[in-house]
Amino acid sequence: MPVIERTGVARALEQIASYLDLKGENSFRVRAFTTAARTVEGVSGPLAEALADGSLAKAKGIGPAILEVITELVESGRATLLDELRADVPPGLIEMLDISGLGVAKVRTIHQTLGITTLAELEVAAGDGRLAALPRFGERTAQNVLKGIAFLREASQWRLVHHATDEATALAEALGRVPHVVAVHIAGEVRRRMETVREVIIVLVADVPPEEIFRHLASLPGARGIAGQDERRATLRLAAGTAAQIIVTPPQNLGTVLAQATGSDAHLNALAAHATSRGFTLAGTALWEGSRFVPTPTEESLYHALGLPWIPPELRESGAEVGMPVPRLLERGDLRGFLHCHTTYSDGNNSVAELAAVCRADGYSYLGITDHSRAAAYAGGMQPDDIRRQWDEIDAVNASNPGIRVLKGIESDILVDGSLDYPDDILAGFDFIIGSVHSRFTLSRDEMTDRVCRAMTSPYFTILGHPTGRLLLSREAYPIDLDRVFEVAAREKVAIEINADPHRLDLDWRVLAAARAAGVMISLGCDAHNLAGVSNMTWGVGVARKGGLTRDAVLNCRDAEGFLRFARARRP
DNA sequence: GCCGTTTTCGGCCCGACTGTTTTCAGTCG
Repeated sequence: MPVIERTGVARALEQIASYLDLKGENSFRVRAFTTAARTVEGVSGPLAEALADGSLAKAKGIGPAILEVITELVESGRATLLDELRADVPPGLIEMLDISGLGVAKVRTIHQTLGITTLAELEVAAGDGRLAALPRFGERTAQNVLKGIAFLREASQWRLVHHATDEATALAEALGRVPHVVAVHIAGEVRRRMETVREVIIVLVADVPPEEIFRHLASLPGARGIAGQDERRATLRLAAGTAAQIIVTPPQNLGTVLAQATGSDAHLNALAAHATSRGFTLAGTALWEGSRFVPTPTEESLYHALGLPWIPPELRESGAEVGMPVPRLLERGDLRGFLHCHTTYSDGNNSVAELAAVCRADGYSYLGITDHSRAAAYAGGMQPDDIRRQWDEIDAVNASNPGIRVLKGIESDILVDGSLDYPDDILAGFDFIIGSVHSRFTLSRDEMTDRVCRAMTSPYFTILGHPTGRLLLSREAYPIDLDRVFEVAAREKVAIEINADPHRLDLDWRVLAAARAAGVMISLGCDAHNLAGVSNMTWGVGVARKGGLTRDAVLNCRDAEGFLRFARARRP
């Protein structure tokens, strides 16, 4: 197991950028580290490989100085530059930058005039009036800071699913190499494919008593020691500052232990009640029928003993799923089209041809390119001239027999009045259009709902992108009446996106049933900005499965012609 | 710090909103 993988390296580079920024360093040097972080994040495959074969050294935005930092991080898990910066600038200031509304300038003012170095001190100052009294601060800023700190405190207990999954997978591999471990299963929220994860839980089958396994835990790579243990469970502290629960079971009740470790609590309660109604007792780590021990070596044997079909972990949430028929849930292989990605024409890192090659290798039969529109100036949104150049390029790629069909799309900003970002004669030239809100998040709920609903009435509108604008653990959704959005989308025959970027996962799986009941078609979009982003589809599929979606509910399970028919159906 | 040459250093993304002011600095996407 490598000491640190690309998300860890990217995070370290971002931190270096923040520290340099707070120190008042040249802003272009700061930006160099930020872009390098994004480049690293976009590397497909192991970072050590990209270092060894020289491809990282050749990547845009990676020069000799940053390459040296990355090499040090990959080889030792540390960076001298970062260590020096940490000694120089209080780390609490970096945390303050995550509060929406606080940037480098304001954090520096807070530090220099009030001598504040931690979030806790900042919270006190925001409460007692000292913060509001600073120049160009005010009562509203103080309130926002208090809200921001509360949000951060809550968010700090959670990790995004892709980080948690990386962590769980690496740990599971290491545990698989411990002597006498017979099988390793990832359980908990990661297995249920929750969008955020509080605790990594792993179940081990061993042919020796648990304490013999536990003796090896502290010496695993990335482990920082044991936080606590009983006769069958241990909590392992990890270098990343997180913890993982390790549960050891003999093989004869693996099924019950795995189900218990997977949760959710509501599902287990419903399962236990169902067991009781059938004369069983589901208690702790085993299933009993009266005083007879019922072996459950697999989860299937547990569910079947209770007269139930095996329930996929993604569906084990409210408890209402117990006793219901299990649908054949969407699988990654059902998706024919890859939608929503950005190229170098706006803020993506790769070309049309590069994305086409990766999507083809992933088994897609068509790919919809959707760069930003011109209102998204910060992201290099496309001017009409760029659009024509890109169309020519797409035509050329299609003419070169790439083994995949490339469609001309756009992610058009939904402007504040609900209009799209180009006149109809330009919109008409695209094969399909994703409409998204990227500005003016602070409208009232009614105004935002009107804005989005009005946009969907355009005959060129195909898919509503990331419908609530949330960024998991960092930004709340903007207020919007989703029921009304669903109603209008169904009426206008517009699809709504599940954005598969693990920072978004928007729509939320909890509202998918309502969307389907309203008659809304769902589209899975990756929002890829680089080649690694193509594999984010797995998180979107997780959301779709949690929402109980089957393949006929998903627009890009259709072939290219079927997809285009949907997109063209409302055009004049 | 990186890039792209004009092979040695100048240029690098910006428009609009927010909260503070009463003209604009700072933040955001």
